[in-house]
Amino acid sequence: MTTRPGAAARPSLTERRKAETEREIARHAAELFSAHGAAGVTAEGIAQAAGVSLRTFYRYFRTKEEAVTPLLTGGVRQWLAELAAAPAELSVAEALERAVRGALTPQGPHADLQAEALESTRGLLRAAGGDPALHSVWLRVHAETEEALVPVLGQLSRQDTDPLELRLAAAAANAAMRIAMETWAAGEAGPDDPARGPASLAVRCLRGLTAGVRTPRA
Amino acid sequence: MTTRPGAAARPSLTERRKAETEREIARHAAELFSAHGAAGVTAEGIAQAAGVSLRTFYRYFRTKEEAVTPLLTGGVRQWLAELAAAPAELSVAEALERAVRGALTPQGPHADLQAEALESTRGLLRAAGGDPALHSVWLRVHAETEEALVPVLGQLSRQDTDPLELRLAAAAANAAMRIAMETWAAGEAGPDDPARGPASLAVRCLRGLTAGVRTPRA
DNA sequence: CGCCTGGATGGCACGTTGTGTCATCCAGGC
DNA sequence: GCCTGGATGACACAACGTGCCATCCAGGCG
Repeated sequence: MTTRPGAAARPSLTERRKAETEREIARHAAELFSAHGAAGVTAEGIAQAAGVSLRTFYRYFRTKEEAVTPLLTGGVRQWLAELAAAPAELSVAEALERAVRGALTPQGPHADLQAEALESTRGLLRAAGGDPALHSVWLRVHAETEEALVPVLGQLSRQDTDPLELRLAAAAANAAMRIAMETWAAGEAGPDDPARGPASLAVRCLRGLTAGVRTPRA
Repeated sequence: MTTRPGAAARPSLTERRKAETEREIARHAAELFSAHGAAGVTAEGIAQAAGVSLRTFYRYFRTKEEAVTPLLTGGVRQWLAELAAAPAELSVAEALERAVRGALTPQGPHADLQAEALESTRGLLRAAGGDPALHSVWLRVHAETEEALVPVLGQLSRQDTDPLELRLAAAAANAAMRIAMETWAAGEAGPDDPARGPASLAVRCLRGLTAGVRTPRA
């Protein structure tokens, strides 16, 4: 709890260590899940690999499977951030496209980290196919994303937009993102493939929704 | 008890008993969850209320929370069934609307059962708000619905429809159904309210998606 | 510098979850 | 009546997740 006015210069040493251990746990959890399946890994195994006690593990994450959420939410956070910072003259659809490209295309100083996060996401999605509990984490992440998307879209839309319609738009945009990731994870393309990468797929999904949902004829 | 001659029971006695106990477990689970929250109920408690052993409980359901899935999937099953039986001359949007009305409007010989299922769904959704594990069940049910929706929509669409687009349409239709239920559960209207009932809301959601997602301007 | 306080951690105990295994019981067919 | 497959119950057990307390360390105070 920092009640400091102004931008905090540096998170205290303790804070940094906490963030570091959380990330460490998440990394090992994802690696173990991808290798042996979530059912084949114990919480104690993750804790040992991360160098913490079992008790500490459960102070960071409520369940064994949720340990991977930091890796899954990384791209989403950036997506929301870019979307919230979109210029006002863009249409909602354009803003969504740009933000998606920015969030799913490994670029900038953290390109390596982003590509790594995408790869581990793919590994987790594949492991989630055979593991209901792990799959639920994926669903939960997107449920929270959908919720977080509502006020952001509200900011980008006319102020008299029907709240229900706003929520539907959030669900649709989120579904596009989710399905793009799932489709990409099922394939072979690398995270920076210009044609079959996640960014390209996500844009296709967004356009498919805004154009094609009002399905033509029977 | 002796089987009644005449009124032919196609499924054997054993089969009927299994279906009965499953339903019994689900009913008691939903009731207990709605009353005390999922976290405040033990699997043993549900088993005792349903009159089975704990071991038997876990033969029917993999987890404590999944015990309520039969109640949540009831409406969905009917939705898919009606959709699959839609006349070919209807557009996809019209078919979706009709099927939704049929599935969410208590009617016919089982109107009471349907209304009861809707009510328990509402209770469960409210309990799920404060319980991640229970909420995950809701999400999982809809994830499976989305998957099941793909081939059904494929049947209603042109045969050269892009599979990705099909999947997006399934996700959108499913999201409309889900959000309608969540919105209804958060309100006060009864299950057969003609204006604010689930059926009416679902139709509004479907139309909002097919018309409004291609959101206009900022 | 030594003291103290708050927060993070580890160890332990415990109730609960979920599964493997075996014995029992009953419906349905010979 | 007998037999058999499937459903159930009882027990044991690993793993999950939490409450509780002792310990340790960063950072502020005299």
